Amino acid sequence: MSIGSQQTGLTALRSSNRAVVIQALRRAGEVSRAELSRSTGLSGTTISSLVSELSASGVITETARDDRGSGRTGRPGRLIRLAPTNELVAGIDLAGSEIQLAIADLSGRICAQASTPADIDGAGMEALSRAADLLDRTIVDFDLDRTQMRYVVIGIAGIVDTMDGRVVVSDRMHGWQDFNPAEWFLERTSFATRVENDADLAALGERARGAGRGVMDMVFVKISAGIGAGLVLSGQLYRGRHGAAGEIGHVQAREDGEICSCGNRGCLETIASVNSALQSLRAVHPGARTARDLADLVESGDRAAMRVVADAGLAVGRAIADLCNTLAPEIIVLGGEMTMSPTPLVDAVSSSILRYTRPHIGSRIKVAATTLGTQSCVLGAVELATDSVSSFAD
Amino acid sequence: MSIGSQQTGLTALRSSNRAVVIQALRRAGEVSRAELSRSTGLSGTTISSLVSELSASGVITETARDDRGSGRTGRPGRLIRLAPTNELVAGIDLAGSEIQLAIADLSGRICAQASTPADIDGAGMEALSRAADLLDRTIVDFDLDRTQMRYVVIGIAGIVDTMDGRVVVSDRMHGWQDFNPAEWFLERTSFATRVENDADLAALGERARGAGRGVMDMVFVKISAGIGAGLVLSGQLYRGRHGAAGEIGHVQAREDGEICSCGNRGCLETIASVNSALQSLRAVHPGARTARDLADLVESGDRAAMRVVADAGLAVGRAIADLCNTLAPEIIVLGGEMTMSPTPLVDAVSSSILRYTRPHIGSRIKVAATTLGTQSCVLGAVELATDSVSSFAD
DNA sequence: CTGTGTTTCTTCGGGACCCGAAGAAACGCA
DNA sequence: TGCGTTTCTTCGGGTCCCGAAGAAACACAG
Repeated sequence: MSIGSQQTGLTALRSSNRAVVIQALRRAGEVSRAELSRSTGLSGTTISSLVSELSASGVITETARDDRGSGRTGRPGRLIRLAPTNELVAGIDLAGSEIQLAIADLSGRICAQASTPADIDGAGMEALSRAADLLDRTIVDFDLDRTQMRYVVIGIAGIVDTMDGRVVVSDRMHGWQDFNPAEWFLERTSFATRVENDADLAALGERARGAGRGVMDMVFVKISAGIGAGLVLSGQLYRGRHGAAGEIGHVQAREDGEICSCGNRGCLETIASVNSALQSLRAVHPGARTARDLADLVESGDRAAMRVVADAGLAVGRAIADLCNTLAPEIIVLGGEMTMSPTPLVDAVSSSILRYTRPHIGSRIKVAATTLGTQSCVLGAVELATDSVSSFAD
Repeated sequence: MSIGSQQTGLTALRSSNRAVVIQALRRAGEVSRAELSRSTGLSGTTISSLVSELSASGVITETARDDRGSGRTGRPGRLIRLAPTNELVAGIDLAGSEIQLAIADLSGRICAQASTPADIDGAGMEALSRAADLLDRTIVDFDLDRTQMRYVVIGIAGIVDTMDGRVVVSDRMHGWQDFNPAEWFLERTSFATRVENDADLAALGERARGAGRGVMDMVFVKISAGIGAGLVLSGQLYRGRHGAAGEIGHVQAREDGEICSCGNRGCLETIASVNSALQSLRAVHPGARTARDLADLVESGDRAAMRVVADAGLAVGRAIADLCNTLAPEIIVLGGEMTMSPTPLVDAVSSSILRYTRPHIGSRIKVAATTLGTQSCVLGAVELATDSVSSFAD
């Protein structure tokens, strides 16, 4: 219930309340006006007024009489929900081993999902172009109206400056330094676009629909080819100066470790990423190539594979422990390809956190694996897109 | 310009705007209505109305005609400022080698300052009691009205649960586990009281009046007997779950270091605190007892002393580097007794940060020494007290 | 000294907003 | 069928912010 700092006055208050109602509806799904009044604290009168206004503009619909079983006395309410509007938003995950796409309407309903292989490591432009193709194609395939697309959010493996949308650094997309992918995507597709760090988006996704629902302070750690973190602090995504927060992969984990691509020595990524885990594993299983291979071996009870996962978890937990000491979050959510073997990973991270934090801190921090799997980033992108569009609120 | 989430409606909007005006006045000191209107975005009409209301209730006063030189055409404005109200707040620093006290009125003017030795390490109740005595005495000495005291904020070296005000843990105040000092202080003095972590308060102080003015993301690191951090993220104090954020002193800095009081090994505190620095120094200068001794030696160009400070700075910088990777703040402000030798400390911390972070991150982070010296905590406490009281705003 | 332009601040009226009270509607239950 | 209960709308009142217009105070030019 905060008023945008530029606006002021009565109409701003109205917008603010409108946003509150929409937020409440997104959380609840389907509620009566009376419940809405109770959950927002606004009077029934105001809710009625807002609802009829929003209903007239097509943002919400009145579905049916409330059938919440029987036994409840009193007149049943009429249920309200966000209308399956024509307006669309899209989320794209450009950071994984395949390009993922999800299209949703403003009510949060996913209308379409698609993906395409992304065996184009380092070729950023190629990936971006393929993503645009995929988006175009999917819109046609699912018979959606192209003119209704309002906003696209793209997640990439790299740091994106929050201010000007430029890529500050990306290990994966070579030559993207100072490049503005959002601008390029806008020109290519004509869609308003925003680019964010993939781990940041995944954090948003997990908080909205995954393991971090309702949590105020949470750290999401993605362990895939690289390692990155997304921070939700005081209920909001924390990006840091120039969006550079969460670069946990380059915390030094071993004084005398290998040289990392970043120029330092012993970065966490050189020890605990999926790539380095597979490299270790190949000493015993020369055929192990993918995260899937590793997970299969773990599932079959292979000791070496389990050890590799545990080692990665211990190293990550060691780094996270420092983070826990400093931030004291409520929960750590683990994601990325390494979570194909969730149990040993979570156990290892937990024990490491307990070992390296003060007891009163470590014992209060939950550790959990993603519940959205490889979709946390796309879904987070969709979430952010929906939010951005409906906070302009007409 | 955010509305408190419990209230709603027109009066909430009014309160919100009132708070905006008060905040603007606190920042600006003395401005005309017209300037106020421009800086807040509220219309001149509204400003006029708010000003006359606040003026009637005695919160602000109209001082004089605007004498901002000449050469300016047009009717001069009438200057407004926060009235040197009778209402008082107090800040107390219980974490240092002496107990410090500052009393201010709601306009932010410091009315009285005092301090008393605190050579009572570990005796928490004794310290708290002495602080109450000091407060009582100072009120009398400066001829202040005891009944006008509205709020007291106390900083202690320990973690305070934000919710219930209880001490979660304090290395310094033995037996304070689960104790609620604010309650005790209220009963002893009859003043509404709040207890916070000292580094958190110091961070607020530096941000309001010190090296971090106007900064949105800042990390304050206090290096004294212990080491602690205070985090200001997105412009607001970040406390973490149960207020446990900022426990940087117990990040493991050396795998095979000494056992720390917290039960782990090689904590930063065992390496870089003033106590451990002095211990190292005594190998060469057996007489060195206090931070002052160390600083004097550094000033006289003593190599061993400079080395000790540099070593501490390097270790702290090493730990901060991980924090920079994760949070990407704008500035690191160093405080505590170790900053009696600011230059070698800042240099060491800087070089360590540059060494252990990725270049695009480390090179953008400023490192600075406190500009408030040993007063950052008290002044931060006063700041928080003033804020808390005037946001209730009558 | 007198106009003119400029800036500041107040007054007045209009419009927007939220809320409480009262009433109509829909349901369960006796 | 009547009563209690809950939901939702309507109506009137009060509060709030804003734009326009006007009064006031000053610099400056003639």
